[in-house]
Amino acid sequence: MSDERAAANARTRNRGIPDATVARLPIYLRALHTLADAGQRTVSSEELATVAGVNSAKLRKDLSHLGSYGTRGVGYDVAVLVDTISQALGLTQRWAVALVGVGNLGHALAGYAGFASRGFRIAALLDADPDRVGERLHGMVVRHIDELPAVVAEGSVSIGVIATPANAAQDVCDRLVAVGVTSILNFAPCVLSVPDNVDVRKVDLSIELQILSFHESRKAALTSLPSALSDDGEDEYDEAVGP
Amino acid sequence: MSDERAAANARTRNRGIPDATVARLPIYLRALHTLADAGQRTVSSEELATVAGVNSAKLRKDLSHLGSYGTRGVGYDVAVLVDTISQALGLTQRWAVALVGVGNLGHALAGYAGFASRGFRIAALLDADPDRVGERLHGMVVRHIDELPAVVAEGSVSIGVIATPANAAQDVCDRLVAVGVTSILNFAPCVLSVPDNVDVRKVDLSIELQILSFHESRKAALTSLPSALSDDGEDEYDEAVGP
DNA sequence: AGCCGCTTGTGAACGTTCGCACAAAGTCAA
DNA sequence: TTGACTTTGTGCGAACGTTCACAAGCGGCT
Repeated sequence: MSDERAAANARTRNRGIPDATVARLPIYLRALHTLADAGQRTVSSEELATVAGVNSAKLRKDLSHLGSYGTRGVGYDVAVLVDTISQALGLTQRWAVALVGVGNLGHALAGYAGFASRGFRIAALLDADPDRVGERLHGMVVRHIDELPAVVAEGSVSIGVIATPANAAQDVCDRLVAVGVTSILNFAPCVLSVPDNVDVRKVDLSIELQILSFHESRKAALTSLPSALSDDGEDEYDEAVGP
Repeated sequence: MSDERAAANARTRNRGIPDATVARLPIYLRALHTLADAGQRTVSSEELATVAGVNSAKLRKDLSHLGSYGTRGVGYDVAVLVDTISQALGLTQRWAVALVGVGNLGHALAGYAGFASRGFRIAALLDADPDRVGERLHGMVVRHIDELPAVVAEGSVSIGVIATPANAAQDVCDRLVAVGVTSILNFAPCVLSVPDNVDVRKVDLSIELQILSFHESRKAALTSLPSALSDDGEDEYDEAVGP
């Protein structure tokens, strides 16, 4: 019964690295690559934090979670940090990815340079539409979704990307899970249900726009008021609670 | 000092919807549309929560923030809830969006149905590449980025979408800000710096994959161990509450 | 009318995340 | 070696987010 608590603890403790930190590591990694390309050898938490757009204390705490030690008085060695973060994220191996759905978005994803540059290899393009099967795309041939088991067996695929319409997404998801895929990136605008051992992350373009819409309409409401706030639109990150 | 409660109340009651809630409202909205299309008139928090993939208590608390009242013993009126959430998100007006960058991703975004269906209108497609200017795309003609001021003046654009390469993103961003755009959705893999009154949201495809990579390598490490965890990693959305 | 079962709305406990502030630990110059 | 200076790593309190649990309220059945 009390295992719920234990499970939650185990998750947090075992994993060691907090989710919020994991979500930021790729940002640091990109910033570090930029710095490395510019020839910079070491970087302070302050500088890296500025480039990455975060607070420097947060950055240092994040890095402390993965045991990477900088040098006090100097900063972090860029190359070492790149290695450490890559290791933590599991990017030292090349993951094989199966991309399902070769519509507009699928086309864009197939050609997205950011995948290859971070160690992801698109192992196969799949689609259910017979008209699309056989099409050449970025040096690969689109195969039929029924070939999924073969594809996975060939290339030890463990990550699937779903770029199908919403009504096909759950079916594709089930097929992916059935052949052993345990991580799924879902671009379809729907909620997927999966077994506990499968991770799903969702990217929804229209949701992001709707969130912007919220903030935008709030800004519009504020500017229409004569003098609600003082000199600035500073309103949500700071509440004027006296110390 | 004792105003803590009062301050929290004021913020909550006023219009201060927590960010985490705002981020979920679009999900509820989509689920509600699905239910409405299926002809359902009312919905309980339990049912809606299941469809949306969240905890029902969280759903109720979220909804309570926007003052929408359900009926105890019955649930929420689907139509009323759609209206209330749409209102809260500012989706009762049609926002005009300028899409900058008509590469692979830009093409996909221009054709993305999810925009129009939620009240967003793509007012213009823009690109810096003269070869792309003039191209017809989903019923629109690609215009040069230099026409941005005219575009904004024509259609009162207040939201910009950046789908350019990373090295062009900050420049495009500055131009957007200069002509009065106050909300930006950034698909370029870089951090944008903007004035305080401008909101930026970032969508980064490779970051999501890297986060999956982290969990995936974590899982791989676990399965190679003999018996680290018991039978299960009970995680998310399910209440193990006894009957 | 009165009771019963269902569902909402929310107080309270808990867990997570954030950012300040500072001691510890290093470099560099003389 | 010593001392001034820089930067890391972290303890701590506050803010935020999540979940439980239950009183309050509503509809329907008898």
